[in-house]
Amino acid sequence: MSNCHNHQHCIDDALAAAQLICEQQNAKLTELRQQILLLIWENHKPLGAYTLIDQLAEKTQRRIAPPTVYRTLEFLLDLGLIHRINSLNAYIGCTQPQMHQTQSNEGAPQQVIDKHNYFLICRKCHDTQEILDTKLSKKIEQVSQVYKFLPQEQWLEITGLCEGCS
Amino acid sequence: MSNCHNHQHCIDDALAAAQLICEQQNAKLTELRQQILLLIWENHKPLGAYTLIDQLAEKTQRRIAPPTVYRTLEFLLDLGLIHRINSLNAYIGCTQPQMHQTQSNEGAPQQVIDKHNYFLICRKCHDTQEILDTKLSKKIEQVSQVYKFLPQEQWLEITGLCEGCS
DNA sequence: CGTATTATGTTATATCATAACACTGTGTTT
DNA sequence: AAACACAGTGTTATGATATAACATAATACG
Repeated sequence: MSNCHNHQHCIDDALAAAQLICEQQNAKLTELRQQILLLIWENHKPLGAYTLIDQLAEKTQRRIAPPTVYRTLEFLLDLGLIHRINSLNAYIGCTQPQMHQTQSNEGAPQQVIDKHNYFLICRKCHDTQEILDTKLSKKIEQVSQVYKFLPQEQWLEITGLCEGCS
Repeated sequence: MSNCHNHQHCIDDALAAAQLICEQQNAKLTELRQQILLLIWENHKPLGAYTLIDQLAEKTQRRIAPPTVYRTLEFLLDLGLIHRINSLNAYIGCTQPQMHQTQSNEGAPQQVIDKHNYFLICRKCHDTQEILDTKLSKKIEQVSQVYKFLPQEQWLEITGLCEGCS
């Protein structure tokens, strides 16, 4: 939340972006999927799957089972609308979903996309900030090349103290 | 294993380094801890906690319970002798444990060390290569500074295809 | 020796995730 | 409209990973 002054604005933007991307990708943003994405954005920090179930139950009086959330999360992950924070087993909204899309070039040989998940995670307040830094990406790509490695997905998770907490 | 021609040599080195570091840190490398570390190095790829239990049971006819492995893993992690691969819930030997130690300067204010865990993980053969690259570390540090973030531990996990598999 | 401390054992349970199969709704073909 | 295919969701059961809490054993140390 630290650098998101108008929080409602974040949420609205995120949902609008999701709408758009779903249309582009010919995917359906069903009510459930919207609800989950909304919850993730409302919390604005990494959220576990079971927390999502609980919060959804509170909000809508219906409790979905684990496979249902996980399917929904997978859908959102695939579209690049959320990220998984591996060190927390948790999920967070993606601030730049456009950047994380799979460019499916119709019939072209299924291009494997190198997804980036770079985060600064505060141990105290749990504020989690997505890093978007082209030079860093380039550097990592370079290093991969040195090792003759073909990257398909990357996670960089830095835990520590954010500005406010240090 | 790709770039470890003499595998036995790796193992011996790792155990010797462990001995040394334990002495330096005034920590006890008990039989159990040695056995677990040895198993990790013999496999030479990321290993889950329960796999370790199974393998240890096969080798020594005694089956330790989960809390016991996890405690042992924690010990080895703290000393920087192994790393955790978050995207796999698995553990792997550290190739440069000297680099990953906490410098406890006797009485000095407990210095928080910024541990690095950088890996290239092949999706096909599961060969997992530790990256040691000062420039990359510096770059990541720089980026953290831009965000006014104080890093305490970092994980970079790149999945994809290694040289042999691509 | 007795006591404190560290290491390990034991039991139970929390937490995270998926397999397998059933049902429902929507759009399409005929 | 009936028949069908398919995507989305529901349901039950279970697998996989990890930890809490307390008991016992081994070791260090005054």
